[in-house]
Amino acid sequence: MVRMADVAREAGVSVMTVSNVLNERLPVNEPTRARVMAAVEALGYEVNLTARHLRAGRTDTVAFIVPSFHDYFGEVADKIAPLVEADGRHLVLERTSGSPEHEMAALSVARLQLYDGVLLSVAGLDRDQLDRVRTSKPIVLLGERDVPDRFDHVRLANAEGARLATAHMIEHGSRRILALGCTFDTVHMMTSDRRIGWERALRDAGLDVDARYVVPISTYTPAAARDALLGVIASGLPFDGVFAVTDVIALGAVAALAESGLRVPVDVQLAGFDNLDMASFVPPGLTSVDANHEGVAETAVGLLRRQMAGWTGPAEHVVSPVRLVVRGSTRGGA
Amino acid sequence: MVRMADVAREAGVSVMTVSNVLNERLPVNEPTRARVMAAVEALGYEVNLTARHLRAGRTDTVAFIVPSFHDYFGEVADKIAPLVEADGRHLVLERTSGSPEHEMAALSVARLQLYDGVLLSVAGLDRDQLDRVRTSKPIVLLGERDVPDRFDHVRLANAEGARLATAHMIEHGSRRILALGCTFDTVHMMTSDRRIGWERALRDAGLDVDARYVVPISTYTPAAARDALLGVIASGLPFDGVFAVTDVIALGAVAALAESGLRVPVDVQLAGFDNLDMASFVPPGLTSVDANHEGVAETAVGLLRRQMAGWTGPAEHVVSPVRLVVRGSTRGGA
DNA sequence: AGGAAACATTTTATCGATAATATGACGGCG
DNA sequence: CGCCGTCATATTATCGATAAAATGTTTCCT
Repeated sequence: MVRMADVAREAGVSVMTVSNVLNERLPVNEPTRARVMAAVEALGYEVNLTARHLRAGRTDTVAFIVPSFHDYFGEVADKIAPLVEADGRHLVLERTSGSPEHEMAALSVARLQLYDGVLLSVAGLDRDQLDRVRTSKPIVLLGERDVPDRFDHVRLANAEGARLATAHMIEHGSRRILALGCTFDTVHMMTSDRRIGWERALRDAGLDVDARYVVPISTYTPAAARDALLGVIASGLPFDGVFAVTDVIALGAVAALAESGLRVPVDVQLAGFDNLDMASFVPPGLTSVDANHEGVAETAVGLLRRQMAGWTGPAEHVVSPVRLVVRGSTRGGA
Repeated sequence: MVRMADVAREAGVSVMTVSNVLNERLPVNEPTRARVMAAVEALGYEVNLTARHLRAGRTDTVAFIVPSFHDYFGEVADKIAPLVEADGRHLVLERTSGSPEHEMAALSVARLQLYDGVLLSVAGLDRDQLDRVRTSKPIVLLGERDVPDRFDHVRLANAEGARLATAHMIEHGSRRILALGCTFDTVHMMTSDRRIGWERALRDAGLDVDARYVVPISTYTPAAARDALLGVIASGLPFDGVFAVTDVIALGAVAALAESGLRVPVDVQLAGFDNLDMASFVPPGLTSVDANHEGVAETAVGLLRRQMAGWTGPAEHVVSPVRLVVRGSTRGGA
């Protein structure tokens, strides 16, 4: 391992001069600078980031902590990365599996030290647990759960998105619309907020809200969604529309409908949420609530940047607006 | 910031005793141990991982460096994470955008210091560039490019997978099969290796290899794939099968075929590569070459683990076997 | 009872950098 | 010609932990 001291010896200067050359902190005379650079080249020296971090208290790294690496979070992470890199910092992803323990561990003093700032996609922690986190590290929370006021937070207009999607299907003739993957939870979370929007659309149209049309699923995978919807079909419960709580769930629904010989959108209209990349490509094109990943990424990184720059004003709670992207899976589409 | 020294003072012992209690390195008498633990609790002490890293030379962290966070790499990362965590280490993901510069930077001395080991999914670097990397850090390379012998490397049986998929479509009646997203590159890379398998299947069946049936695409996105295939259709080039170089490409193909009124698998059979989660759910079910993500993850982590344990024997070059998963997009399927 | 072995705890040195301060050389000015 | 300010570089202290060696205490055996 080549250390700064080795470079200093080779160049016949002190360690601080090497440091000053490399970090451009104090000015260094050109001939000296050149000698140092030559020594750096000759020895192939590179700074020890750990030592720098320990001394300087800065890592130039931001962490994005997600429940899982794929689908939604992978897409958002790809939007966040360039924004973080634009400030000359690195982005790393860590995974929690969505478990409260892992999320809490990620927010532990020990782990937070490793980063200049943290973006956390909250899936498992509730408001009370988050309130126990005491830290002055820049942190921005993302996700649909309730969080303490003192944290910057970015969430989506869940109910409004669900309402838009459901109202759109009603407008085009659906009368019995499933809320696939939704729940009746009372705390704020994605699955219940979106159910509320679904209810609102039904009520606005003067339709009944029937609890049997809220179909929970065991895990948030297409496979579980497919099974759940096949169960509904087998039960004989009549329906002519499906609002899927996410596009991943909608993908399972697409499969179940296709297997059952139900035509989309003729027999059943289908809409999802998130507008993942795949939504445009799964035939006949998946109508979906666009959550504006890019905008969410910009907002979240902006808030984090503000904190890292030393801002200490009140936290902000942003609700990112949504819009409906109509495609072939509903009758308003092409 | 609470330091070990604060805990030591609180407990009336030396710093080393605190360290010994927390790391269980040297034995500590029970009463002392209890006092230390009480002080740790009282002050809410947590170790400074950076200081530990600097001194102990170990981070307990493994990095998986990928071209992008979504689709294939997200899915593989989710398989790798539990394996790394099983050894008590953390996994972090970093992104290179597939550019050689970023990949080289990730392999720089400075960045490698941050991890106990690195899994790198090579997309941009060629053999010569990789050969310039000089390090003793545990590194395992993944991906379909050629790499220097001295690196552990896991790749897929690309040609064989493509051959299986193509042969399967031939067996079920296709005679003019596009190689969508393939290339005629001469160096080993995914797009050319898979083209070779496609060619082999055609030759084995006594069919012509027509260069017009190899359709390159500008970027590896479904959108570009869709456009490319629409272009082929517009050109009037007759075809009755599509081998898509990846499932992501196949998804674009599905969209293009649906838009053009071509029925899958009646008019055109379609097969992809990677067997992503979505493959089972995109109607009519996507026939795909299963690359055994789980197995690749296990092999790669196994090799890395071996290196981290001190192994210095010759590097291993594993070609992970593949198998064809037949679904509704080809005529052998359900 | 004397001495060595066994054990618990502390001391010292170090990982590799950077912030803050000190030193020394040189030029300008009265 | 001598004093002082300016600029370049060097010294010192420190970030927070751990490895290795040193110290001190107890135990046990003959």
